[in-house]
Amino acid sequence: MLQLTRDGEYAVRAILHLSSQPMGQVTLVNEIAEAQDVPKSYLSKIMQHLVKSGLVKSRRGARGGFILAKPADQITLRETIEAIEGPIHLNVCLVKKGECPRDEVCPVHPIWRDAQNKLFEILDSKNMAELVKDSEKLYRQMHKAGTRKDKAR
Amino acid sequence: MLQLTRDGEYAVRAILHLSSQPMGQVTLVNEIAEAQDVPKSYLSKIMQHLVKSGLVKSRRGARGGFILAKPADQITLRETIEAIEGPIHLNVCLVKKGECPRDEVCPVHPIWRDAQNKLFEILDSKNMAELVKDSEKLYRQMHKAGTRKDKAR
DNA sequence: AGCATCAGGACTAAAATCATCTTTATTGTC
DNA sequence: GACAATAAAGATGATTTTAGTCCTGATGCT
Repeated sequence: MLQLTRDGEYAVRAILHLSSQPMGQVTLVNEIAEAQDVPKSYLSKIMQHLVKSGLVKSRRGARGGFILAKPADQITLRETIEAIEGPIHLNVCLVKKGECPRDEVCPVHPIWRDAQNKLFEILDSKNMAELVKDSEKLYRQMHKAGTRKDKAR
Repeated sequence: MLQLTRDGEYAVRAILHLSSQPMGQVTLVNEIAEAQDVPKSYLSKIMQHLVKSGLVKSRRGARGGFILAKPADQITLRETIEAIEGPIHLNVCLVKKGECPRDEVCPVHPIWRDAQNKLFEILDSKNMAELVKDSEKLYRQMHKAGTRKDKAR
């Protein structure tokens, strides 16, 4: 449907949450699920997937949890989404050359390629560390706006 | 899956085909289906949908068929796709304000908005008449390349 | 040993996808 | 003006994906 799945969205939230944690801190699924509004049992499957794809490491048992496999400033949205959903292809014809037998004469093909490249560019434009900073900024702004609501005119 | 559906792709092919026809010419589903490599009975439902959304007009009975409801240079890819799939929303959070309760503090929200605007820009950048011209150009180039293959160096 | 926590599979309901088959409406022809 | 030819419109269906839940097992701390 040309729309990010819940899996992708939840993965992004989880990675973002882990990125906001202090270095070396492992985090429980439960904590991520509650903080990020994701069904716990569903998230746990997504976390497993993220571990398999190498973006996250896990530790079992008491004092276990999840932790990023590399620094937050080396992870992008695109990477996170593709870890869960597989490579992004806006149209089947972009999967691989020759996937669409008409692509040599299809005037729409270059448009999709263009659109996809732009999407990649945007999804790669900020890393998770930067997004966490953005989030903190947004939070501070919201808080400020809230306490000063009475001053609005 | 963040990918255009077959419905969308087939609709684009159909509109492109109709756009390549002489003004005032009605075209049979059968002809479109064969020329554009789309299952006939499937395409016929997509054509119905396109009629309902007002992009195409139909005439039944003998000598019936389909015809664009407006000139090809006033139709874009985005319009065609949205006629079939409904409005494009790259992420649920873009459906409407407040759809995602977290969007006020979500640092990813502006990224998706950005990506979606860029996609709209690209899908609106060429109209169907221009795409038909592109297609003819591509066809000529391919043909030329074919006949002069021996001259390549 | 016992508890906390992740791993993995089985299961499910609902929706989307990708199609085919049947019915209904229109029109040209006789 | 009846009727057959033609084509749209609608009904139906199989398969896959989505979006979850739940339970059992494995593993590591304390």
